[in-house]
Amino acid sequence: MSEIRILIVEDQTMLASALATLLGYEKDFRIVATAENGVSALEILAEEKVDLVLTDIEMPEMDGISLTQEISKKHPLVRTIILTTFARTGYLQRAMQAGANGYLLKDNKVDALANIIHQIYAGETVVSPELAISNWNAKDPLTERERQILRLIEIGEPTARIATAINLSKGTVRNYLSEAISKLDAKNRIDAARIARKKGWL
Amino acid sequence: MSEIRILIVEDQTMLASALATLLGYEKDFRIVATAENGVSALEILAEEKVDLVLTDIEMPEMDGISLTQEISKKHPLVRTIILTTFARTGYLQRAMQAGANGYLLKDNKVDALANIIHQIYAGETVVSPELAISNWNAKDPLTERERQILRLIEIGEPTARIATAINLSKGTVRNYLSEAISKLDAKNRIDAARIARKKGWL
DNA sequence: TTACGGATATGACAAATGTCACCTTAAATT
DNA sequence: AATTTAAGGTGACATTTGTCATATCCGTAA
Repeated sequence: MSEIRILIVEDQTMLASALATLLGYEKDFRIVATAENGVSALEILAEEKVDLVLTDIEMPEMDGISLTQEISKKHPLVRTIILTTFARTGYLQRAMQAGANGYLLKDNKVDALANIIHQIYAGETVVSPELAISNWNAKDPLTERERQILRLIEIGEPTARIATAINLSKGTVRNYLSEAISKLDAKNRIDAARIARKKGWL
Repeated sequence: MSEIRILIVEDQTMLASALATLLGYEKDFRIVATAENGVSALEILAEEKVDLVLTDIEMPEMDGISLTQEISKKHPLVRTIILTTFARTGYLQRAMQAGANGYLLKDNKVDALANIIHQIYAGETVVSPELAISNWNAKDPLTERERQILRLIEIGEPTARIATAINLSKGTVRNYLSEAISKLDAKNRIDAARIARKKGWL
């Protein structure tokens, strides 16, 4: 049986190196490389043969979900496993839609990982049970515009600057915000951004 | 030479288990236990002999800085190493004041950890170089009231509710916010909360 | 005692925010 | 061709937010 060639994408160096070392002990695993964001991961994928990518979600430059999308497009044979802290339904849905083969929480022992990697390499889809349950209850009610604006709200941009940034009138931006606030049942724009973020919709 | 008895406090199970395994390979380290927050860490400290605690900062129940304070008080001989993602000067300062013997970023390879643990066990104080540099330049300009209010702003509370919550008049709350915004050179309350959070002042 | 500084409050004003009803334009649907 | 729908815009209005000058109360230093 041939070895499984694995690429680890994780911006927290300590975890990345620990995973590389520990998974490297498995006889049939070969850690090809570790990358600290999606962009460098894609560079490696273009050059090296990789069977399976283990990736975090929240990373600088390019996040794990966009990476998964790119992999589905450019390297359809490569399996992708999302490994994240966040049990957010929004993330899970987007990850699966992007073509992920597994979605695991960092809330598991490393030991469990090796087995799961084998399962997924064999063609199964694995989702952390914590998520499988609370899965299809609430889905993202926001439009792309609303999400876009909330992302700017989060970093403290006032209406006027948001309007300029995305080429809309101030009034329209306020209309979208008003909609978002009402959809999310929030107290104000800050609350709306917070709620959306917590659900994994941003 | 006797072994160094280590307690790992980290809420991200995957990293905790990985560290436990990897550090456990060192001949003179003995991983006594892993805890997932400060409270259970203190319980273990009360029962087991521990020489050194390796702790995260952001955890549920009791954070790593409060834990460090408690350890300094109740177990003054135990060394404490903070291990965190955040290169925030505010965290560093508070950690050192709480009596930490080391402050490391999760941005290092695991290999480096073993050496540093030896150094710290030998009595040295170790701070990640990334932090040592940009250290004493900016210190928290906020008053306790301002911090308190910014923490409520973060979760989307409007002025009126904040005023009720902390027994001040609406006007006073707005005055404190105005002060905070100006001190932090922020665009508005959201921006102020964001900046303060990023610096580790909340 | 008096003076000073800190914490809190008030009022006034401008600017930003939240809500709503209604308008325009350009697809997409029938 | 007529109609619906989606995306964006406008104007009006009430509320909230941000700024500032000024005031009160209290404890402490001179």
